[in-house]
Amino acid sequence: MSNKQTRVRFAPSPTGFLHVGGLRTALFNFLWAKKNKGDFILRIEDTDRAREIAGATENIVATLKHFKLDFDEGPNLGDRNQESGVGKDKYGPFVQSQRLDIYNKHIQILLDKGAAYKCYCTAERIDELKKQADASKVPFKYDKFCLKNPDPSAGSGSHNFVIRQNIPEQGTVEFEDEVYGRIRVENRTLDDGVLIKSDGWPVYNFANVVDDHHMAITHVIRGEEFIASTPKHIHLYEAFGWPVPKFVHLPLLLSRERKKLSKRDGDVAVKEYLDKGYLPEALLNFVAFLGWNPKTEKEIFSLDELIAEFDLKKINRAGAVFDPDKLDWFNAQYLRNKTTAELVELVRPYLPVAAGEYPQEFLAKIVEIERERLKKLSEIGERTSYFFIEPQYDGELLKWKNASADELKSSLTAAKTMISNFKSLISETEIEDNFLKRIGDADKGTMLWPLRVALSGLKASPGPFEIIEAFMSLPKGKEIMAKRIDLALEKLAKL
RNA sequence: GGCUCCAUCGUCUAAUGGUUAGGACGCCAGGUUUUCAUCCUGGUAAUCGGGGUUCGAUUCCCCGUGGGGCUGCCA
Repeated sequence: MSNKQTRVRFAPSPTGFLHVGGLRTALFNFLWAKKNKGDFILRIEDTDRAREIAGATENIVATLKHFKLDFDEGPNLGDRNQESGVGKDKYGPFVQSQRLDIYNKHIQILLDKGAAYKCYCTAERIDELKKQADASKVPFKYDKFCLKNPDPSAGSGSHNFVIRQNIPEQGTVEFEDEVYGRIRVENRTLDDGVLIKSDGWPVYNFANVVDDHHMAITHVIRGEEFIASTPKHIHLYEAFGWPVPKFVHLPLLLSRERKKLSKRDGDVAVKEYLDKGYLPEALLNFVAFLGWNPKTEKEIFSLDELIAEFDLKKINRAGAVFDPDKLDWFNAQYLRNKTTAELVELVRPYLPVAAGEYPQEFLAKIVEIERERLKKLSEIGERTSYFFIEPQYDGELLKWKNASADELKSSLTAAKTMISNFKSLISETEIEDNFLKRIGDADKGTMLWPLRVALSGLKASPGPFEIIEAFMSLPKGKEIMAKRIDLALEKLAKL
């Protein structure tokens, strides 16, 4: 039994829709929390007011909820489960813009200790410094001018200054990353970065440390891009005299070009995938396998199974390319395991017509036909439009190998007669039996190919028996089929 | 440029100081079949390079090369 409750946080900034990288980070945090019966906390890092996008927080919260990555503590948006918000008073609020007083109090501590200092340098002076550094090919570092020459206007209450972190010029910082192992950096390579902006708001590097400490975070699980700033965070923890949490940096999610996945790559918003008809379970399963692997050959994992299997030690170090083909495969797997009723509901918004006008039975048949062929829900529309709308096609398509037009016509006519004699609710097997009996030793294609084309108008489609079965569940199904066969006969006559 | 991280099929990855380097996705071929999909069978394809250590290295070490991240009053 651990003597300390595991507490992790997912800390996105509300600058847009949750993207797949964020989803993976959230998932890993969630898994680790649940694995250890600890708490998963959502914290909104909204200290950059310029980049904030209205509604982004709501989107993040709604998306996490959709994926069942329920947080135990987080921003209070009204409909949260209060019972699970234990400790909220103790640790919250969970939105940084509501914690400004906390940051103010703590920056003063740093100022008093000399671990931070006010800087009155103008942007022009900083630019000049950077230009010089560039010209002489040395890395830019703020020269601590304001530390050495405190400005006489200090304390005037004006906010035309920033507060910088006073990083020692000698020595090294090091930490043990749970994934990457020991990382050691020399202090002289670290810049005296800004902690408090001239508008009085903290930057990430500062707020992050203060919050992680006050929220009693035990494991900081975040993307690898933060490794470089971790040494600065350590200096801050040490300046405050606070214990340092464990760091767990996750390998980056990469685009096809092997660059950090970003909005520029398009298709990174989780919402986009959901809209296209990827199932949350599939997305989660897929993303779980990016940078992590249970070391067995099993690939399909429910959220509960992921919790059971998850282990920090199994996280990889190399970046992982996001492969849409593999996502499609995962999604197809999950689609197949849905019940017919579930699938009908899932597919409803993607049908080409108002599905409410059609009997449930008919929709169920269609969904059964498509379940093995679907990669994502959004495909259902174009795949099944012929069920709802009379298909347009070239009569040439009716031709089968070297069967003559007369042969095709007579087989279509025969098919039409057979269908007209079918009783409603006839099964696919029965339909097939009837046809096979009728065809006998003759070539099946001569009968079945033109029939299938007549009904679907497609070069490639499900088999005619399945299509007929579906139509037979429609009150006017027989009429529709008869009409389509007549149309095909007309087309054949014109060839 | 500086700091730092990484390196097994195209992609996600497994494995070991000794294996025919395994699986999955994709792709290709064959089978089933009225077309498509499914399904079945088979196939293609990888240890970045060079040095060490060792009886033996893909695995451990070093150097190189390549790639990524950071280098913001973004997170």
